[in-house]
Amino acid sequence: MRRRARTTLVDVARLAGVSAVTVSKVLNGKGHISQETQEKVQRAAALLGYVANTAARRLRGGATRILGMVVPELVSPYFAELARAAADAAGRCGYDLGLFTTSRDPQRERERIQSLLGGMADGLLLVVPVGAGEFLSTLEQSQVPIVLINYFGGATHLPVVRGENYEGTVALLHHLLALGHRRIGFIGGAEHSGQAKERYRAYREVMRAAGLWDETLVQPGDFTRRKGLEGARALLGLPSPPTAIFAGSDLMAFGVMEAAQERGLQVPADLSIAGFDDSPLAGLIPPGLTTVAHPIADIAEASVRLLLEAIEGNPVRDQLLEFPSRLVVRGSTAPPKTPLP
Amino acid sequence: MRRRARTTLVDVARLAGVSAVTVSKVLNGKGHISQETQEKVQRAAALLGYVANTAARRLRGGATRILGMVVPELVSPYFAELARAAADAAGRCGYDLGLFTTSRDPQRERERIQSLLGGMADGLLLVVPVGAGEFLSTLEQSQVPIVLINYFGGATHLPVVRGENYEGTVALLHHLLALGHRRIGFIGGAEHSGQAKERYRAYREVMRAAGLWDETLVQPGDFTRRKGLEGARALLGLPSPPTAIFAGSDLMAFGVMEAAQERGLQVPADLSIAGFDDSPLAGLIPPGLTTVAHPIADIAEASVRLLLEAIEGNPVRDQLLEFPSRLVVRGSTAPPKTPLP
DNA sequence: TGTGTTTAGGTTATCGTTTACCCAACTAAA
DNA sequence: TTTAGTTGGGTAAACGATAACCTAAACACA
Repeated sequence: MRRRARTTLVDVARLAGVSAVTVSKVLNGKGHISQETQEKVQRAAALLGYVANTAARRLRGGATRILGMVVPELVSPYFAELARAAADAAGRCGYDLGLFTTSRDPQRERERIQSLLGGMADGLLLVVPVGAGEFLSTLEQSQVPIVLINYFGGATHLPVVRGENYEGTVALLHHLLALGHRRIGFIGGAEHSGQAKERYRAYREVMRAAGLWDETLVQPGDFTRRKGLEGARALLGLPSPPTAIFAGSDLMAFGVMEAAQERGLQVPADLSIAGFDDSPLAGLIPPGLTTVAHPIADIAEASVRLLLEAIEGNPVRDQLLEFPSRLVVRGSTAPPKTPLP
Repeated sequence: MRRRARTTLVDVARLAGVSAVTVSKVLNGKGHISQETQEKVQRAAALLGYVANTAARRLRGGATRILGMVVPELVSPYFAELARAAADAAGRCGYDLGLFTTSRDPQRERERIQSLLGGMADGLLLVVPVGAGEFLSTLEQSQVPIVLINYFGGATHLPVVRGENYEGTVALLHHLLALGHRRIGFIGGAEHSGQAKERYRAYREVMRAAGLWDETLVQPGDFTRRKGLEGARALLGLPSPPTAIFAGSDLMAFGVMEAAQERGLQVPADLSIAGFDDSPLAGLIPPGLTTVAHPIADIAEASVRLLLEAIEGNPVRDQLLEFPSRLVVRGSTAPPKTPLP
């Protein structure tokens, strides 16, 4: 039951009665080949179902028309949407997108990226944690073009495309403050996420500026629904619980809703809840989640565009594209029951 | 601003003062190399940050420790979870998972799979549509091991791992019938999805057997929320609308909920709703969605296990692993208001 | 007629890694 | 002491595609 060896250029060449190089030229539209020979080769290739070997092509220095993308995970709608949008944008330009999720282990993650690098992809879209500073300087020297997405870490010459987080969070908190909330709880995002850090920074500064800072109102999180549930339980169990909770992601906000339900609290009457991401279900879950939206499609599109430009010979350095975020007010936020003091 | 060429085996060999082959042997733990030389090589490799070139390794016939996975899309929680579970399972065995989404164009899709095949992955997990029959027979002859996931099409010798759909749907419909529903609407899944076909088959047979078949109660769908909304609008606009709607996926069921809200219908009092998938939010959206669950983690785990066995030299043929589905009853289904005739 | 240019297609070398094979030296058994 | 096996390491070849180069022939133009 031996498996048939894959058809190669040589097989096609033999069938068409020409050399392998001629086949390569015909299939890539290079060099000068007569109409007649071209047709002969095309027929032979089609007959044998020839498809070029990606590894060989890449090794020789050629293009694979594959872009690699590395994301932390896929279950979060944010990354799923980002990946979908990037795959769409790449597809429109005739490229495929290969998606890899990062493992928890940063050491292994770096090896993986190194291995993807020059391994098979013509370029890389990376969603990396903030702590990757010195690693990035290694990447800068790579032969393979790279674009960083949503990177908020320190200096790098690599191009960065990201959604704005700070201003969006400020807008959201001002919305809650304007409604009359004074005790606003916060559940943070994943530890090494630059976006989570930005959201926390905005929360801390707004609350300090308003003279409402209270460290007991801050809970750690990780963007998952479970952590949202746990954080909200802790916050609602406080002697003086918050009247509003801002969760660093929609998924966590859904967890907060669950915690509210557990305690028999009405949303938004007894507790206002806000998230971040404007995931597809934010508008669907009653009473609708107030949140902040990123133009994910624009971010993905711009990243792919920048990457393709670099691949096609126009490398960009020190470029930063930041897309604005947008406050989306829905039914989960309302004035607190207890009147203002 | 020339980019530094990537470090190769030869660079490491030169630094360590040995031949390239010796370096390869040390790094792969093959052959007999003295402790002393091993350490010298390891040090040199670490110093230069050497990472093997995937393309070259693959070309020579070696393993890349990458599994390729092809899914129709990633926005649906079902595929996102499946991909996550597969990536986890692969990771535990020291493999990486590269994820590709299929384009709408079947011609291009085949070329892509062919190109992945032998291009870079040691094995392939494919979620393919039913209409791929003759294409699969081509794949059977490939050198690269392949496992099909959720394939319900015709004969193939490739191993198949899938979740059960027919019995689960039957159980769900019997639940609705037992509650007293007689007019049960159906919104189908994506056109070429084998799972969608199975669910429809079960619906048709159960309804026929119960003498309740009515073609006007069937709406086309595609697994998206939007189609669920549209299908439900059509069904609820009928002269004699259904008292329950079974949507072929949870996302579509969420769309049905939206349609119910639009018409001011209470769920489940005025309309019972059921889905399929048991997505993470099914339990979260009030009043909780009655649905059917697949053991996604088991499916992914089994697929990876089968694939790795084949990669490691124990190819399986004609194997079919089918995992049972499970009815999950939540608050969205209840007896109809109108008493039984 | 001689010179330059375009067309058509073949030859050779190369990318980086690994497998197959070889040789030399040392060790253990007969 | 001879034989057989093990250890340590090197050489050559191969995987498949392609870029650079080369050879002819055909053609245009002076």
